[in-house]
Amino acid sequence: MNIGEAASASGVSAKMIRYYEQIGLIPPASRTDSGYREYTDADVHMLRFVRRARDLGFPVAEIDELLNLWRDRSRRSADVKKIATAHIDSLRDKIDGLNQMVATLQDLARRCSGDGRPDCPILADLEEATEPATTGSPRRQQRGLKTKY
Amino acid sequence: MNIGEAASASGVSAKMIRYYEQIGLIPPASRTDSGYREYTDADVHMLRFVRRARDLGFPVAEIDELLNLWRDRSRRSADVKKIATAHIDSLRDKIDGLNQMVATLQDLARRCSGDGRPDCPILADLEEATEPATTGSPRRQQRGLKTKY
DNA sequence: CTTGACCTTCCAACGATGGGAACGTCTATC
DNA sequence: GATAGACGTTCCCATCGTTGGAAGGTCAAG
Repeated sequence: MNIGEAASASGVSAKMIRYYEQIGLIPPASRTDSGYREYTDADVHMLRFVRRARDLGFPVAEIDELLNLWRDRSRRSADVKKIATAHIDSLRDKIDGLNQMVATLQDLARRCSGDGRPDCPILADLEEATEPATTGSPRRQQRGLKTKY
Repeated sequence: MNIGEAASASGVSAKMIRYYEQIGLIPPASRTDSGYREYTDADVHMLRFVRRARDLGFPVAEIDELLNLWRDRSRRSADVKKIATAHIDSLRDKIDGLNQMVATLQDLARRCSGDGRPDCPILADLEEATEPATTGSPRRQQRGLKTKY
């Protein structure tokens, strides 16, 4: 099957399949005479493995290790588990950081009247040290950024 | 003061100060005759605002809005609060996604013996549909990726 | 044989940050 | 005043995973 079929069968976009091949996460696909990549059911199987691992937040480098273990019939499940638990830890770290942000923001938002008045604990917090007004000559700021987000 | 001093006073690296100027988040600094950027205490104050907002996870586009509100003495705190709560929501979405990953992974890891045996529910899950072995001729995979992560 | 849907490669962008090269400037010491 | 070294400047590149597009070749159906 060609890359488009493999893509829809695996849930990995054709773009990403080429990318994964390029960085060496998956082996180079064989080619037809005209240069089209060809995929087998086993390839799709592997791509779905990759997809699922990405959905679970594994970075590509770890997926590479997982793939190697997957292919290794004499693997030790301990090795797999080690990768997984390390990943869990890094997810937890990320979550902790985000929770910290939410906690702070929620406290600030709760204390913000959220009406027509300008006073706002959120801005006050961002300002932090509450320095007494401005010194020096402030420059004017144009509206909007120069690049779009 | 020059960019290095402003950087250490604000906690924003010189690199990032130049970047923020380039994308228009902060106004262009005035220059000395020799081309060095000059910063006032008010500029440092603004940079600290940006820094704190980044620490709270606000994307640059939202910091731009927050800065405009900060400068606007006739702002409505409701507008500030709206940005903050929207950001809280997006953080929550991210956290939910990560928690989902952790939950799944933790369940899989719990069920993984983590010893010398090859059987592993983690790999089984990644494989998902548990198709009966491979069809076709699998290609061999070289060890390691072509790019480093 | 044309049309349209696919494939190919290459290049760029995203968001925020860091690293470094090549080159100019400031300051302290000799 | 010369020189060293700590700073500044601009410009380009890399990250990480993914998407988009351009320019061109291929395939299958009408």
